[in-house]
Amino acid sequence: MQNTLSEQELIRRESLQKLRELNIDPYPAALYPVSHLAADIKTSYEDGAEGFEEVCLAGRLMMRRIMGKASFAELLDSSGRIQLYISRDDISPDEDKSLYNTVFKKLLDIGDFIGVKGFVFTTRVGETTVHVKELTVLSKSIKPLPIVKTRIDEETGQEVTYDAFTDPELRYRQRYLDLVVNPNVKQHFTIRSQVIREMRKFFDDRGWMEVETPVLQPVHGGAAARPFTTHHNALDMPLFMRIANELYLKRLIVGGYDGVYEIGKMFRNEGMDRTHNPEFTALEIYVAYKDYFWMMEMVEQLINAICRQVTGGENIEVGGEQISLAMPFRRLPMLQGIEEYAGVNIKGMDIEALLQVCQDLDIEVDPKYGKGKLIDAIFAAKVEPHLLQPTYITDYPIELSPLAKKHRTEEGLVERYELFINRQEIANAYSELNDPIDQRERFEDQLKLAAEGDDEAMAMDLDFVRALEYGMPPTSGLGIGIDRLVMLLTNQTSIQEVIFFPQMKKEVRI
RNA sequence: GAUCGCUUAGCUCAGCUGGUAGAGCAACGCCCUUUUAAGGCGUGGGUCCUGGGUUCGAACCCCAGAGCGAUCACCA
Repeated sequence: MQNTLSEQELIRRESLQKLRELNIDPYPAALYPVSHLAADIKTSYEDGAEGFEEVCLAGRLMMRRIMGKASFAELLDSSGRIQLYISRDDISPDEDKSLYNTVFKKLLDIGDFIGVKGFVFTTRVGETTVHVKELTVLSKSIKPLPIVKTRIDEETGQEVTYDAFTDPELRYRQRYLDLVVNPNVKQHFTIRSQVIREMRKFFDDRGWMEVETPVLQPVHGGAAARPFTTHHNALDMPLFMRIANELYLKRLIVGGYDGVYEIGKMFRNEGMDRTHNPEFTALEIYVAYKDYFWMMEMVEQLINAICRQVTGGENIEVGGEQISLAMPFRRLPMLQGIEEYAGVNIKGMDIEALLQVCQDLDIEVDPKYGKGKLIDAIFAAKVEPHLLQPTYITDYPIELSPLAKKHRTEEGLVERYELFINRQEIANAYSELNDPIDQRERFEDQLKLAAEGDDEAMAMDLDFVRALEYGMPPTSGLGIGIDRLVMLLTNQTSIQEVIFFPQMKKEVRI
């Protein structure tokens, strides 16, 4: 807390005290019987309509226009703003006019929560308005809100915003203010919620079960990333915050479930930027007796359904470009993509040849890279930038995919795809590796990489191998980054815009 | 992690070659019963991000640091 209060904060504290002196509790305990939301009144009220003779609303007082014995004000509730008409003799019908003259005009401030009862009418100017008969203080605000005003420009018809609250640091650190003051921000989070709801419905309708698996794991596996580490005191053992939940979900398939999915937080101790937050939300789903071709059809149905639910159509606009999410999505094997966009056929090349290709194409790589990472580097540099429209990139190098099944016909590749939309990876799926001996060898290869200094290599998970030894049916698995999908559907370029409280450095002084 | 940029009133921002800080909105006071970023008149409000330095004098120049943003690298 700052030890010096601003003039405005001092004034609000004085107002708080004066309310108490008038026997008005600025923080009353009793429930307030809200009957209507601002948005519902604005959409359904017409002049003379029935059912609006007595309404009761609550929210923040956002603006006052005082004109002597009558005033207009704006109330902001969870649905939006509505205008209030408050006249002195209506809310203070007796001799004592202090509720209007003192409480409303002097002691209330922008940001205070109030409750109003009254009837709805339309003003001369055509604004749907609540004529207030009763005013109640519900909660006093003692810190001034940023004031954002908007006006419709008469010439252009465009909405003009004044004093917008735009500083990203303040918006993210004090998201509550961002939400109060910038109405569009709520829209991103509404869509986020819809996306997740639609996803659950899609899976539940097909009979797959939502499950929960450990966030604290003794062995971190299922992805290539650096974990957060922690320590359990009673067990005196190190634990890792999960970077993925893949290996636990597959254990459940071993246990006999046909389909399991989890939507939850993953944690990766890596860099942060406009597409990375240390904790992010992922969907993972595993379905028995399926393969990655089946999973391509499932994913395009899922994404298409979510898009239609959220936007009402199959097309989205991202950064000024049109993207069609109509089915089916294009399928492009990775090596074929490299041939198409980089003009090189790298099939069967060894490390030397791949290094030469990188040099020829002016792609910077670490000389310690193995085959897989070299191919990935070429792909990222030459193919990814072209993947605006939804595209399944299929058949990845085996070195990059220690949990995916070997390709049924192609040597050195696995049955894996990544779905790219707007040049970003949105989904990642395999025909899951269920051969326990192959899996053990793949882990051993990862251990070698770790020994060579790859700090993202996977650790051996002996219990997972043991589970596979008991037998896992052929299974297809999928992961989708929810935050990225929401960014796509809300046309946002920063992950911070779709996460309520993005990670930030410690605030120096509050 | 690297490079560049930003940080001034509650909010959005001015502030010239260094001369002792300003506007609009918000706040406070007065006027005003259907207004529309209401209007009119008046008043107050500042750790100029922090810490050093140069100078008679620093919001401004120099050094160090912090936070945020953009680009790049790694990753979803």
